Formats: sequence, C-alpha cells, structure tokens
Amino acid sequence: MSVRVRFAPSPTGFLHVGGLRTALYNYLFAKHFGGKCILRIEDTDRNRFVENAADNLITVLRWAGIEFDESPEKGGAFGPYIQSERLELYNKLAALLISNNKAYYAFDTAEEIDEMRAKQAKDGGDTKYLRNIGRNSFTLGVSATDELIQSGAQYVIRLNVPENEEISFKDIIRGDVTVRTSDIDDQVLLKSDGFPTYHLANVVDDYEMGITHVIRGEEWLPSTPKHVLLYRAFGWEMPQFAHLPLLLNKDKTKLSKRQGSVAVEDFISAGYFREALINFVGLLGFNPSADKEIYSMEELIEGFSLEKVNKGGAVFDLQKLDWFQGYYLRTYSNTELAELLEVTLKSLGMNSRTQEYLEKIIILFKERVTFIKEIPEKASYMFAKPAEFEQDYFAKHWKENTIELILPLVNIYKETNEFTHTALHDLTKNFVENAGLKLKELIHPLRLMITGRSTGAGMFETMEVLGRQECLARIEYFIKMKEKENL
RNA sequence: GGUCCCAUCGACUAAUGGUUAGGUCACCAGCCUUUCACGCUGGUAAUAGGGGUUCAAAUCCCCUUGGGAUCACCA
Repeated sequence: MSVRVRFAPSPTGFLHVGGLRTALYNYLFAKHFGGKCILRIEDTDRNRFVENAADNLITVLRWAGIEFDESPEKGGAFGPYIQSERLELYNKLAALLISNNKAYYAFDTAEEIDEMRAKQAKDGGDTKYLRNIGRNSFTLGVSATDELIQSGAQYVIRLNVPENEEISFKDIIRGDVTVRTSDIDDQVLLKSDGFPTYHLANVVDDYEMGITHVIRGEEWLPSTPKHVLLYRAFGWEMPQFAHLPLLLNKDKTKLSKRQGSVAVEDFISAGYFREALINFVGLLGFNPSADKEIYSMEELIEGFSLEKVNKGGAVFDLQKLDWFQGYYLRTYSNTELAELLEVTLKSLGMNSRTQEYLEKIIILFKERVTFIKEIPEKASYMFAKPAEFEQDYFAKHWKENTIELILPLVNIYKETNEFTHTALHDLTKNFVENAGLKLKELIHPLRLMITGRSTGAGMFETMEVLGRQECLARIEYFIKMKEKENL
C-alpha cells in the first residue's frame, strides 16, 4: 500500500515553527516513499476560527517548499479537505457509534460538569466525567433520552470507554505505549453545536482519507488511546502512529510565543531564506548522517527515516539557524542578492542605486553579513557620506603628522589614470615603501576619512566602488573639518 | 496531583553491545590579513546517578533523580 500522510492544522492563526516541522516531516516521509502528502484543515472549533488563516498556511508552506498532493485548494479524490464541510459524515458516524452502544448521549450543562469535576478535584482524585452521575442515556434511560432529544434539548455524544482494559498501540518512534481505560475520560465526540471534536474528526478523516501514517506532535500522545478506542469501535484498521518530539524553548518548555518569535511569517519577514529555515528545522529531530549539516530539501527527503527521529525534545536555538542563514546567503548569486537589497532599500524608504552598483556592494558585503537587511546599516557609507566618525578609531589611527604624510598620496590618487583596487593598491604600496612607512599606517586614516568607521570591506575595493570623485571629496571634506578643529 | 513520554558536550546531533564517544553551532586560541568578516588549523566541553544482565553497556533491564507533555463541548 502506498504511503499517505497528512498535515492537519487548525486555522487559528499563524503557522508555528513547530507546525512547520511537523508539516516538513510528513512531507519528507511521503516523498521519501513516493507517497502522497495531504493538507486537511481542522476547523471544527468555531470560536477560534480565524479568517484567511488557512490560505495563509498554504502560502507559508509553499514558501518553505512544501507542496501538497491533495488539499482544499487543489482538491483530490478524498475531499472535501475542510472538516466543516464534512459535518454530515461525522454526525452519521457518531449515530452509528450510538447504535452500537460505543457512545452515548449526554445532556449535562457546562456548569454541571464544572461542578462534577470540581468536586472530584477537592477530594484529590481524577477529574473525569462520571457516567453514572451525569445526565445521560445511562442514568436517564432510553425513553427519557429520546424524549429529551425530541424536545430539542442540547446534547453531546460521548465515547463509551470500556471499564477495565489495557489499550496498547505501537508508536514508530517510541515503541509500545500502554494505558489503562480507567485513566481515560468519556471524551466528547460530537459537540452540542453539531460539530465533532478533534478526536472524532481526525479518526474519521484519517480513515476515510486512507491515511497510512499519522505523524504529529508529541502533545497528541496522551490522547492517542482514545483514538485507538475509536478505531476499534468502528472496526477500522488503524494507521501507524509516529509522535514527533517537541520543539522547546531555552528553558525546555514547549516552544511558545512568550519566549520569542515562533511564527514562520516572522522568520520570513526577518529575512531568513527558506533553505536555511528548512535545513535548520529539518535537523531538529534527526540527522541523516554523522558529519554533514548542509542538506537541501532533496537530500532531506533522501535521508529521512522515522526510525531515526529522536525521542527527546529539541531546543530551538537561533544561533545555529543564523549560521545556516549566513551560509546560504553566501550561496546566492550577486545578482539575486542585489535584487533583494533593492527591495530592502525600498522598504526602508532609501534611494536605490543601479543594479550594477548594488551588485558591487553585495560583492563587498556578502561575507560580512547574515541578512541582507544588515547592509543598509553596515554599509551606510556606500550610500551616503559618513555622518560621523568613530572616535576610538580616530584617536587610534590619526597622528600629528598624518595629514602631511597622506597629502602627497592623495595627489597621486588625483592623477592616476586607473582608479581600480589593484592600481590603488600598487600605487599606495609603492608610495608607502618609498616613504619608509607601513601600509596600515595610511590605510587606517584613509578608511577613517572615507568611511568614518573601523570596519568594512577591503579599503581599495571600497574606494574603487565609491569612485575617485567621491573618495577625493570625502577626503577633502574630512581635512577641512579637521583644520576647523571640528573633529 | 493522576497518566504518559523523555534523558549523549551550553545547543543540534552521530555512534542501533566492542569507537581514544564523532560532527556542527556557540565559545577560546592560532593562521590568513588592511580593519571587520569569510576561510583554514587547533582547543575546552557530554553518555544524569545507582544497581543489575554480559567477556564487553551511551546502547538491554530495574530503581532514583531530573525534565516535558497531557488531563475541555481547543486542536
């Protein structure tokens, strides 16, 4: 049987990086085995529904390079792929469960249930729904139940969990997991608004959609026995389960918004590249080999195996993500990066330059930044005259006689035919040697006058890109200011 | 608290009974050098603790400790 997996988010907001990892692992697994990866929208909670969230999810996943074989957008033979469009199915199957005595009607109000649980909590025990105390078809009897329903009373359908059994299932990542039914609550399957709960809907859909492997986050592990019970109640064959380790905050709690960005959108707008995010997130849980860190999507697909996925949670550490980001930035072409730089400049309201000039800046800075957005700041002097001069740098490299030493060199710069970095380098080197100086004795003052700061690309490369006119103008300006004691 | 899950350097991971416990990020040092980076070389750093099983344990079993998840008419 060919592999069919699904990513089943609820459209309640932005896509979380943990969700991205789950989607990615489903995708990698499916593609590794030449199977299908399906997107199903689980919108059974009408209170938390967020408009456009589902479209946004698809857009973000597509940005990441994850395409689904079947989805609300694309359709497929097992649709609809939105749970709110499958209500009839859930209702029908819930009714089937009732008729088999695997589920029952319950009429308790929210207040009654709160009270029931509070009472138990006070005695220090479980806080379960008590089947023989609540108002339900067990305590009320068949005819009273029918009457209530006929009269239009609100009801839910609850799973009839068997008394004293052990429920075991095999998890591909964790091995056998066993839970006693006495620890399982009579879970609500169908809510009073006619919508199914997650438990019913996901089991029904996974079965109906022919899902072979349920790959989801570890937070679902404790409720999996309920799902096993449902498969049994329906008499359906179960898919295989694989519960992925959680993504963690620095303090090892489940990754959450409170401790930094977790929305994939935030990483996109921060300027991370898809290759970096996918490579990083992909390796949060396993590594196909012992001594390789850089993986393309294709290589991840090739090397993916659920059996290799770790059991323990993984801390989401931005330092390594940034390293990937810097690495991938350097793999982009200068042309591509220049285009990105132009977009960045525009968004900052800065005047752009010719593509040619931007590419030259990229060449100078691509090994000095992790993000394109750093360039307008780090290379500010490539866009405008330095607004200020670093005082420490000034103090360290500007000596009493610097002006006298450098003036003749400036004259040489004025007269040279070629204003290229190689020519500038040779000219300066000759000059320095004749004067009995060291190259760095003049390079630093030059850097100071022209860029205003202590760090940057190679000085002669920088001068070449800036051009003779601009360099000389900056030098003159600096000297004038110096004479006026304004520096 | 009940139940379940988990445990290799600070972080991500490799080693599925036999390795000087490997790699990457970060950190430190050196090289390169024209500053900052990039790059290169080297270094610090881990099997939570205790019992077993075995000729041999990071690996299998048990206990302890620690951490996490979950206990809704949310997913």
